[in-house]
Amino acid sequence: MLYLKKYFTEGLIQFTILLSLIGVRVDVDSYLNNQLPPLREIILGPTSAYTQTQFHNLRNTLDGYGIHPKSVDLDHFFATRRLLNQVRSLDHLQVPSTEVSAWLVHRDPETVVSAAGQSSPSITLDNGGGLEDVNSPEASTMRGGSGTSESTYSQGGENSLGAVAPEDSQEQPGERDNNNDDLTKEDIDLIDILWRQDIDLGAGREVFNYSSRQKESEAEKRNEDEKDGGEERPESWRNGLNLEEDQPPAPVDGETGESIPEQLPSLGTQTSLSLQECLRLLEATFPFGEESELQNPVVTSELRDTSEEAPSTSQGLPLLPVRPQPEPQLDLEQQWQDIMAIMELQDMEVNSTAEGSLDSSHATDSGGGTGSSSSSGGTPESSTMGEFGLSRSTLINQDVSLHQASLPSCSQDFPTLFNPDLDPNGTLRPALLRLSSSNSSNINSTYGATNLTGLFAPPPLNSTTNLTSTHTLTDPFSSLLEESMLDEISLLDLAMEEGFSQAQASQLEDELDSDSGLSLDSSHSPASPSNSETSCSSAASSSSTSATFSEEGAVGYSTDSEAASPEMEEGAVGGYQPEYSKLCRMSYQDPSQFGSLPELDNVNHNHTYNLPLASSYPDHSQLPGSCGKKTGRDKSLPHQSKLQPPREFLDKHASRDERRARSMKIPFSNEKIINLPVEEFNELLAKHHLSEPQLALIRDIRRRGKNKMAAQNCRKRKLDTILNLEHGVHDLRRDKARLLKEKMEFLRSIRQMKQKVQSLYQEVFSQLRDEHGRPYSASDYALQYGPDGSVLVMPRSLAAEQSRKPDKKQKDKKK
DNA sequence: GCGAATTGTCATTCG
DNA sequence: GCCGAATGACAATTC
Repeated sequence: MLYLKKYFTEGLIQFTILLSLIGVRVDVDSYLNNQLPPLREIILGPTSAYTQTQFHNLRNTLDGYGIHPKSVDLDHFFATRRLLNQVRSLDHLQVPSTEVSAWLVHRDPETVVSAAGQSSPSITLDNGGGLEDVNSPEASTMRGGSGTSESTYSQGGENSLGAVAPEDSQEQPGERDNNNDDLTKEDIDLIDILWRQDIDLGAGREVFNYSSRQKESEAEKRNEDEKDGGEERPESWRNGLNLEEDQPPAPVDGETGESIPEQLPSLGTQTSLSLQECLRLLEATFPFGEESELQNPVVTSELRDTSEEAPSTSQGLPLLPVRPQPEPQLDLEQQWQDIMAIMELQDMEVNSTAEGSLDSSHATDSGGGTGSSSSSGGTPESSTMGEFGLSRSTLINQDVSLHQASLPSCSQDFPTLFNPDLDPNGTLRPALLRLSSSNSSNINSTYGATNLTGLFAPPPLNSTTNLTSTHTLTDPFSSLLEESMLDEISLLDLAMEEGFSQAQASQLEDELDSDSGLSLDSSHSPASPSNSETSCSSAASSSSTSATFSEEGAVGYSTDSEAASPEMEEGAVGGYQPEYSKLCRMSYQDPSQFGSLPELDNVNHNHTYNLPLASSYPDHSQLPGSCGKKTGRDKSLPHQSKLQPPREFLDKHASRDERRARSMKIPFSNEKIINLPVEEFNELLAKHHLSEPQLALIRDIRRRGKNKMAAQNCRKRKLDTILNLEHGVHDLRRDKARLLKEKMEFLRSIRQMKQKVQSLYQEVFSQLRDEHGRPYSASDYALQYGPDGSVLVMPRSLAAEQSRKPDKKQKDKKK
């Protein structure tokens, strides 16, 4: 079945071609639409074939209006198409394609050899040549006659496509080696079939490379043969047409050395047609890479050369190796990621690189003619033509890829844009507004080899590179950048005014991390006064230790000191020693002893109101060593000297109330007097028959004691409140510093992003080309970003008007 | 001896 | 009205 179909279609194609050659217009597309790509595309050759969208659309119609490639109105058709493309391109961001001419100029014989050997340009050339010949025999004759000097678009296209034109072959005689001999026709056919299947399935590029290599090798071989035989292109093309005759043997044509027919089995025996078809399919399948693949070797070599001389973004872009990219979109993503990663590192290099690229681009443009002499020779014009032709194919792919990457909706425009290239006159017709960002490889090179930082900067007026990138920022980005910078500056000023410079903020943060300068450990301070109270109360009531606080430490908070009361009573009764309370209290001032008491950690100073009163614990063993603090008035007491060492010592440190109570022979301790509940206290008083002075003293002691504890608690709460407030202030300051720091970081990131956008803008704009292939003036044109994500190239005046309108609207809204 | 800090006390208020 | 807590004010004490 496959063969039957193949032969059938091939026969039709051949027949159609023959008819077309003799001037009979036959539209086979209508018959072969479903099975084969439109014949028109085949006839149109590489140009149309390079368009991926065409591959999908199969019909290269102009808004439903189809035109036969050989129609007399072809010029009109192309003109109309070009105009339409221009109109369409207005609402799409088009990446200008880099010009291949530079590579041709710089390529070294070695590189050329490698390129020729690896790339599949020869195939393309065959196609292009065939097409052109078919379309305009005159052109073909011109080529043949002009030979090297004439660098028509077709030639350029062929060259650019990597096709090896006879002239090229002549120009570059020994460069191409034929690798084709190894493969038989069946193998090639099988490969081609598989390749086409893969294409339908989104074939990998490797297959294409392989076939392209074969084609290339064949083309090279043919070129060599041509060199030897001096055969003109028309002949070769005819040979291609007549390949069917050669197919059975499938050997290389003696004259042209074309083994091409063998390579195009799927389409049929037709060499040229099959080649074109293959190319078309390949191009459609590999919008990015086909051209680049073909040209990559040269490109890479060129890259090296150019990079050494002057790293130019423009050159770098085209040079980008597309081959390694199996999937364009994925590659783009990866490229973008890489770009983003690299951008920061290369930000500083953008300007210099842009200039270098500009220079190189100029060299390419001007020198391209000279350098391209090998391929097209002739004047710079012609070389440029050829360059365009070369770049065309690449450009198309590039456009597609780039377009897909950033502007999905624009994909359809590329085919249309591409058609102008097919102008039979051989003049290269770049799309009016085209973002020909070189091919994917270009992107790679741009981002990888060269700086991406230059992207989005408006291109220099007449240069494809970013000569004036730095100072010719487009309005949108420059304005944004300025605003951001101003904002940042203002923020910085504000921060400075507030005394929060970045360094200060960080310093403050460090300071805040540390403990407050207060003697009290803020970290241990209760969260709130209430907490402190609760902690105190809990501590007082929680354990026996709380009993030690019964007099002062637990002050007021502990109501359950009753457990200790019996002992206290006994102690008081058995021998009231007020000294102990004070002494023990002082002994508790030892921080080590309070370490286990969290609630006491808050107080590191000399305040004793939290300390337990030793009077409740007449543990004499604790007395001696630690008391010495109380002096002064206690020492002055005369009777203390009479006391024995413990009593004397205790008496020294006894409080006034304690001394009074002792002097008044109060039978119980002050602690009990103070801390006992009212009922118990009343009971206690009732148990003992006390005189009025004693009762009054006891009540005063209780009152003062309670008031003292209350005062201590009050002070403590007050202190805690202060500490909490201080802590809150610290927290707020730290938060402020952190926020300020984050703000700085955000501003910095915004600035970096704006720089990146600026560079991208410059890069894109620098690659824009008008219909004449000239770069747009950054002073006259600017990229305008639509709300829907589209990017348009429009005059600055118009862009300014549009930008004013929204502002007015906003103002109106505000009003 | 002075000043600051600490502590105790008083008076008052409030719940 | 009493009690206890809280608090301001003052004084005494300590360093």
